[in-house]
Amino acid sequence: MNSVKSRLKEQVNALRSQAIMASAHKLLAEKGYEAMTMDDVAERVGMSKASLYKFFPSKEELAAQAMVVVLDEALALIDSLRDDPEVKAVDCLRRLTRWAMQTKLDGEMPSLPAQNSALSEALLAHEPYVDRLLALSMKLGVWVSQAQTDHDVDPGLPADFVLYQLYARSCDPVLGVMKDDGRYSRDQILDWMLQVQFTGLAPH
Amino acid sequence: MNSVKSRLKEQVNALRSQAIMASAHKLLAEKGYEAMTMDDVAERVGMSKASLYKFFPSKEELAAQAMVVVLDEALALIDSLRDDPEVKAVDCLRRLTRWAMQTKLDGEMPSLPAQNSALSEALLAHEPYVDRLLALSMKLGVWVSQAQTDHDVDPGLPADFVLYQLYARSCDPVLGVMKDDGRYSRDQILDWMLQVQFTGLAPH
DNA sequence: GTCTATAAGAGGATAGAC
DNA sequence: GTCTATCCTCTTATAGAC
Repeated sequence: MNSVKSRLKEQVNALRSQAIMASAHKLLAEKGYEAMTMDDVAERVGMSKASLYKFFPSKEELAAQAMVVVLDEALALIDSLRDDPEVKAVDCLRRLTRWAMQTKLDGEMPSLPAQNSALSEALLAHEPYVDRLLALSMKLGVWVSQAQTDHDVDPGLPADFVLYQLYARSCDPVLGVMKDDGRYSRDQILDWMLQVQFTGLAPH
Repeated sequence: MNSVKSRLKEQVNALRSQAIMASAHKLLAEKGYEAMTMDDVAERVGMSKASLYKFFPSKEELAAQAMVVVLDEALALIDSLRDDPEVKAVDCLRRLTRWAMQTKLDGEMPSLPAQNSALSEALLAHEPYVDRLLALSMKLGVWVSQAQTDHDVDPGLPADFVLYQLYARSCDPVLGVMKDDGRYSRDQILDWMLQVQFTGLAPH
């Protein structure tokens, strides 16, 4: 009897938690980590700031978990692409990069400060985050090597460098500027970005 | 007699001003606008924070003037390149992009928040900054058009998009990560970045 | 768990003495 | 112009009543 009540409570709390996460996720994408305040999150989710802290112990934890959500989506996409052995490695990289940039354009990619921040340290100490980041880099690394073997990516480039290039596209400021311009469709922007990434500004 | 004294004073103040500017410039490159505090600047330049405000009315003004310095350097480089009509437009773009990325790698490129910031508004209201930004875009726009006519840059890409791509390279996070890695020389990193920008990840 | 109220501290900017 | 000592606001986080 008591256990029925408590299970219900747990579910309600899980929903609360998810609602907070959703609001934070969106705000992190819209304003970025530093500009987002816990008051913003509280207001959007519709509860007091003190209550937020019953679910998430800190702003950093909120950001880390938002990144975990996105990284899990990326890992899921990777696994779905790996099921089809017909697709070339470079096309897998292309699709994942497109997905990341699309997420950014749709306002669903959290933007966190890269360096020189207290957050960076907290992230590196956050096991769930680090685990997923390593898993992602591992799997992408395999594709990069394969694409280089296939001569679809220049084998002269260090694999790390290629990986960083792909990660960097998901926070490329060009995306925001082109979107704000308003003259171009989302797909058109993505096509151009991918074209430049893989074949450069030069005609192909 | 009084005028001799006052001219000397002016020169001393000009030097003070430049010293402040130099410290701020370096800090803006190291930590970025948000992480840099006026206390940081005061400490590095070796004077009290209150004294800073006798020379610069606000943190925003400090950032705007730092950008003006960099933009002036870019404009000077452009004019020196324009003196040689032998050089193709795309090579001018390449050289300017290389200079910008090199400046970033050397820790001399101020990094300001791009969007969603009180600073953005202040910058757009800052005439010296806007003037130079427009002049820069104008001159680069000519090169971009010429490079497209020469078929060195894909004529199917909007000129604005190409311009944004070049601007974005000067704050590309890949630069910092590759530098921190420590295994690669500055010139090697720049070569790879330019290769990807103009001919893509694919072999050429 | 929810709230109101508040602590604690950072950081931009200024007052006022010299 | 230079300093020390503050002011003031914003923001993270918590105390304590219900």
